[in-house]
Amino acid sequence: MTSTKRRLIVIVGATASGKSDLAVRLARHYSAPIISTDSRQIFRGIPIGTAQPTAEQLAAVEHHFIAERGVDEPYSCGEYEREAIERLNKLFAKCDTVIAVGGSGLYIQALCEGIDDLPEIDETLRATLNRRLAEKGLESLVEELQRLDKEYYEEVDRSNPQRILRALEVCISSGRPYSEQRVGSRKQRDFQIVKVGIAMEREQLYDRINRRVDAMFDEGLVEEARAMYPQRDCNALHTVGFSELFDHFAGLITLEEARELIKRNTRRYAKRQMTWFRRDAEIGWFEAAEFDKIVEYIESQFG
RNA sequence: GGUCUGAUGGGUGAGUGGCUUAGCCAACGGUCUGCAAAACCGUCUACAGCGGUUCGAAUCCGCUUCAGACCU
Repeated sequence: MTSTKRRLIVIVGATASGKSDLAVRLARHYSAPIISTDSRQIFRGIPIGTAQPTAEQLAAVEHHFIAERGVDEPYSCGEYEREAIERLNKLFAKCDTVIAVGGSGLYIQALCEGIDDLPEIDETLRATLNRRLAEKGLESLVEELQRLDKEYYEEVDRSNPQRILRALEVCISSGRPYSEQRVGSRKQRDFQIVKVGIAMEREQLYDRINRRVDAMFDEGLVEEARAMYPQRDCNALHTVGFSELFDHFAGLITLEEARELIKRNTRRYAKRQMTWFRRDAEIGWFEAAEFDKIVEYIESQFG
């Protein structure tokens, strides 16, 4: 197969920066399908809170990885990488260009560069470790990590439970140090990649975020969240827009407080996204409205 | 015109002479290989102005400015 004809256009940017609209325009321009690189839009039942593409957008352009999973199904960027590459292969069989859009930096990295093949973790192991974390505290896990993987112990953020937990579960389930298996090599993909970032002034971005949250409330976010409340412990629902409303349902905060917290947490999320994307030197940055310049840039990069 | 009260960092709000960078919020910067819209880390040393008292003042005194309340 000719790898030179396969092109993946990756659209990145902060939440609410206008990625979806740009992606749809590009998809039409190139007659290309869209695959999502969003860790939350992949779930069913939460279209409002995760700002999934509208019905019109979904009807106009073929979308993938939107509302494909139940919130109770565990998912990860590793699984995403495998599925996305497989899906891309099918798509490239019938078209040259595919658009990828989404705000999950790690998923984008998994898609473009791949991540190490690490062992599957036994279902109950994480639960066990989580229980230990809750009962004995982080220190206990950190100490064990020091024994099992001195090298990683030295370099991890030892106050981050998630990192400690992950390292430990890999060490335990594989019987080998995590650091040994975490080589971080970049996988060679058989398609070309161009990354386009949407740049937007902070003030304007925050304004769009604030207004979008209000719009979500108008569209029925509260009802959507209420329907998901019974499944609130699912990781898929540890998401801005849902966590806050769950707190409201639990009587911890008022509805208005929840609304303001959702705005604030979305702003913070956007900030983290920008921190992530800023260090990716492969991204070409443009204003969302500069469609012609973007197309020109894409063409120049693909050569 | 007079009396009184108050003036703390972007916001809130303690702190009535000598370890307070109070705390909180917002904001900002960052980390990142399987929970990533997650989790975690870091930054933001102010006390209206001027002078005085004191070994030492956000804290005491005086004046000035500003704000509010009240009295003629």
